[in-house]
Amino acid sequence: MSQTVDRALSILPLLAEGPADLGQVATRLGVHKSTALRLLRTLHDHGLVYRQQDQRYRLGARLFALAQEAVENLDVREIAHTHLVTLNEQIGHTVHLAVYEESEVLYIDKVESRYPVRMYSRIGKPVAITVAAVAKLLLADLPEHERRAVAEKLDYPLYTSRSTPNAAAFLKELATVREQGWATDLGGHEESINCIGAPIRGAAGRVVAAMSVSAPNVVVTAEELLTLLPLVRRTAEAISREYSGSVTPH
Amino acid sequence: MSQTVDRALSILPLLAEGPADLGQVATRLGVHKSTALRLLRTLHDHGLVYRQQDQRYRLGARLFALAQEAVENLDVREIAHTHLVTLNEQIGHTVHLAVYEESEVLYIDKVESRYPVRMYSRIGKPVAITVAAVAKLLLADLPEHERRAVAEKLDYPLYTSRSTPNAAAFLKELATVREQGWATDLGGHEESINCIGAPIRGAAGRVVAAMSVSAPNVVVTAEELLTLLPLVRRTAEAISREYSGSVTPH
DNA sequence: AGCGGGCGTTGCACTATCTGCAACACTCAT
DNA sequence: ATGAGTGTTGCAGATAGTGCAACGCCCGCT
Repeated sequence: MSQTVDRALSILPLLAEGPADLGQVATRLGVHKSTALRLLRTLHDHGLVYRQQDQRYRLGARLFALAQEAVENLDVREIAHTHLVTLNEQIGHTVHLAVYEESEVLYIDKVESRYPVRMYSRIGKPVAITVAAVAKLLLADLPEHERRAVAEKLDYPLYTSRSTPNAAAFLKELATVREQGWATDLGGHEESINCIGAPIRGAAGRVVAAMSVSAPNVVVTAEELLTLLPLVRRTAEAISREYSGSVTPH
Repeated sequence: MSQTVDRALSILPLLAEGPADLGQVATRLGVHKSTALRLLRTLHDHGLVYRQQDQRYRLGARLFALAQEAVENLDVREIAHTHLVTLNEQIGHTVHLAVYEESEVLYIDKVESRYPVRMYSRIGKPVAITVAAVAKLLLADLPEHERRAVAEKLDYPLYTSRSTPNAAAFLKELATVREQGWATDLGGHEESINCIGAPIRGAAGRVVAAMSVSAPNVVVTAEELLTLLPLVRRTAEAISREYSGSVTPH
């Protein structure tokens, strides 16, 4: 692995916490100021880092543009989008699409609820992996040893009293999800919000993405939400069919 | 500037165009395969690059997370958001917030129209700088020589017959915008879409961001849209006041 | 089966490239 | 004015990155 590049890239998460000046960057990297300066300059030339008026460094614009182009190149997303919009038009609630990548689950698309209540989630944001319905679906399909390895490594924050408390409970839940082919999150992340989700499968039958519908208690009860399950599953299957049949070489 | 880091970072835009394998990356960088491999590995370790099943490399997940955190650290955005939502509730059309950074204008927030017609724009996406109302507002406030320099460097794509055709026309338009304190884009980007925008100013009176309201012809005519101008300007001023008064050291 | 091309990977010797230092420039605050 | 704090530059030394060549592997071809 390349030391110089390694150091340079370590600057990015550091700046993600907030702006920092040259000295701070150098100290946190454990290198001399002049070294940090050169690295920052290089990052700057590539637009990944921006220097504000007070001379402090911040993450830069091209980072957005890159993340942007990256998300647009995901073909599942492209195929799924119209289906998600259609579903949203039918049921009105927030619809999410997520993928698994390197021990993280992240939203790659979202269609907002038509009800005034909005959820705090954003495309690109890592998902609450131990409780979200989409996370359960994606992890449930991993090969057993990998699933175990990931489950052991995770933290299990108690967002609410119904959050998944530990690895054992999580693995049990994943087994259920794997079995039944759908998943829920009933107030496990936010007390008053329930989700139901279904997997999207590629040609080989592997789960390549997952979608979910979320709604707050005040709009529909968990039971009412569950009645939408067949519709959600049908949508997921429609996306799966289109994705599997797609000509895109993979 | 650091050569190694420079090379590594050059890989990112390259991958933004689409997945590529080791050989392609090496060729386009003009380095030996083994060198490209090490760079890619380093990028991979930092999550900026992801290796898909077919071994090809793609932009990775952490890129989203970084862009995400970066955008959340922009305090204008945080302050503006509730105002934008309120405005959207009053008038229903799409509301955008944008900033200027290193010769680019980019959207940092967006509230979707309540009408079925959606616009193609995304947070993080660079704006059509020669025509967008927000771009005019942000550029109009640059010091004269910089404004000139930027205007000369730009391309002037003719999206429609009403697009800004060249630097001279653009500079003239900027002068008008600067004078009147608001801006429009009447079908300059997409034939059927009009926008009106207003500047958001910091404590020193400099324009730090710009907001706009966009609506398609089929919903409201340009004249009708212009009647909303006072409301938009009041919103921008409210944001400016809150931003200027904010305790955040800048 | 056997063969050959394509691609990713590894170890190594060489030196180009990065590093830390120390001195300098600049801006503020006292 | 003076000094502390911060960012910047040039340079000599040596670390760390480079290209090479050889290897292993997978696939398709005959």
